[in-house]
Amino acid sequence: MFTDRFLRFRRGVKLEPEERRRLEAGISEVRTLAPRTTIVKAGDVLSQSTLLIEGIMSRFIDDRRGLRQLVAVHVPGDFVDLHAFPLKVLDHDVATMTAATVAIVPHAQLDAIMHEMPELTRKLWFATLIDAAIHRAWLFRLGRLDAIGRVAHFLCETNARLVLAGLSDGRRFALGLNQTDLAEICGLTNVHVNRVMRALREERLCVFRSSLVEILAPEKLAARGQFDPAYLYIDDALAERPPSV
Amino acid sequence: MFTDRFLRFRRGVKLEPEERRRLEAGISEVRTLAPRTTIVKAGDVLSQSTLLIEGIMSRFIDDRRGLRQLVAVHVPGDFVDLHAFPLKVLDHDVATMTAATVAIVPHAQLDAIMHEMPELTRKLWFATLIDAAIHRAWLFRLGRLDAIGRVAHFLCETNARLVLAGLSDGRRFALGLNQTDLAEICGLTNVHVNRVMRALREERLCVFRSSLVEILAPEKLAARGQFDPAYLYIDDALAERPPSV
DNA sequence: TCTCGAAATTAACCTGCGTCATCACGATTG
DNA sequence: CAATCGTGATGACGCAGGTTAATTTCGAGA
Repeated sequence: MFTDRFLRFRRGVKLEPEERRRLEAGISEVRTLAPRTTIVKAGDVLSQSTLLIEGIMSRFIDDRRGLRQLVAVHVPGDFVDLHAFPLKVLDHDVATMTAATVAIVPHAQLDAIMHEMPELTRKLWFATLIDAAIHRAWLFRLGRLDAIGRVAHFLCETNARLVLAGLSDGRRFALGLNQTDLAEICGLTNVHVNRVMRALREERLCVFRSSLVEILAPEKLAARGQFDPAYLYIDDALAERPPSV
Repeated sequence: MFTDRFLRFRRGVKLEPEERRRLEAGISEVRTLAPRTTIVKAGDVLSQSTLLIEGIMSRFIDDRRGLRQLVAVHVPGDFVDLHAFPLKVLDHDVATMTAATVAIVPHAQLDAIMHEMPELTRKLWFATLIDAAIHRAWLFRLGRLDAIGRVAHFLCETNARLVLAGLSDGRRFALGLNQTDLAEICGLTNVHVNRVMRALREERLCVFRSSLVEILAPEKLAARGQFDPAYLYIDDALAERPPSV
């Protein structure tokens, strides 16, 4: 099922089979997208939202000179622009980073769900609030961590999220991003991200080669980035021991 | 009415009189709080949410060494921790900055609303997503602006939000924050915020004295901070000409 | 196997902001 | 009135990270 990974392993919001079926029935179309494709521009009026099935997507704000700040990175299972359902117009752009497969859910379907299934509505609301919690962790990262800490924090977060999606074993994962992308995430330049990667490599914390990440010392990396996964609302059963998928 | 300022002048989510009455009826208590009072700690399990009636509040994350990053500032009319209704546990602390008056809404009331009034539920959801949009603007601010730009952007944002609350005439407002607070918002040190304030004063953009802000050149200040208020979802009628309240 | 373009890497230089220290001012309290 | 405290203001100095510009590596395609 296309929604298999949605809200998987999140604390207190397990989807009932009936709810998952309803959501699945709301999908109007499954589409594949090329890498680096912008699917939503800030200001567009939207009548559908996008559930990410495979690949990596991002949301970002460009400044006046074209410098880009990523405000979110999405992994499979994320309902990328579910917030467009209440908002209708977004304040930022949405794009694929890698090739991606997405499921389209028309807002008319979400409207019906909202009127018929209040508990499922609450879970959808919850999903958008996890994204907000991640925004806050990113604010902490940008406001209070140095360059090495920022990259370490991001890699720990992404690792944890990919573990939930079954796409990391807790140490190795394919990250569809290059060093310039990391720079746009961490508020740095690509040159300095390169220096950071070298430092992480030399300290034997983490290696990054052609968008493949291997975390050599998870605890040390988390400490360096002051990473505490509480904000991801991971199911208690999994918080201790990640799934060996 | 206590909820008068809630969702006021926001695009596409005008509360019906009946909805406002229902929300008002959900208030269990109105309370006054002393300045610098922490009302929620990260990890607390919550069974109520807080609507801010008067005063300034903040949400923040402290790092390991005690350095603080503010992730939100709230003005009257904001439903400060409405996101605790779906989330139940927060990832950050919530506190007053100034003395404040708040209305308490038990989650049992929100639960009832969720089951009875789907359209009001959507508007509550919308309110939490505006906070998320503000988080994203803050990410842009921290990731892509220099010190002067960050402070300018924050002052423009806060001015716009206080205009909506009827607490700024568009040029002057009481900001219940000192320079150290601004530093914790903008990811700077209080020393450097002081340098920034001097620069803004000398460039005749803005003056700040004992938490009173006067914007001398609104357009120039907005340009300096690359401030575009689209993310505040202000009602089109007001976007052009702020209310003269 | 060769070519080409994207990405990674590195060096040299510079600056914005942090750090540390001190001082001034006004409000509050004993 | 003196003492204290919160807040703002300022100077000297150092460094993390930006800027610019080459150079190298590597995978994809011909």
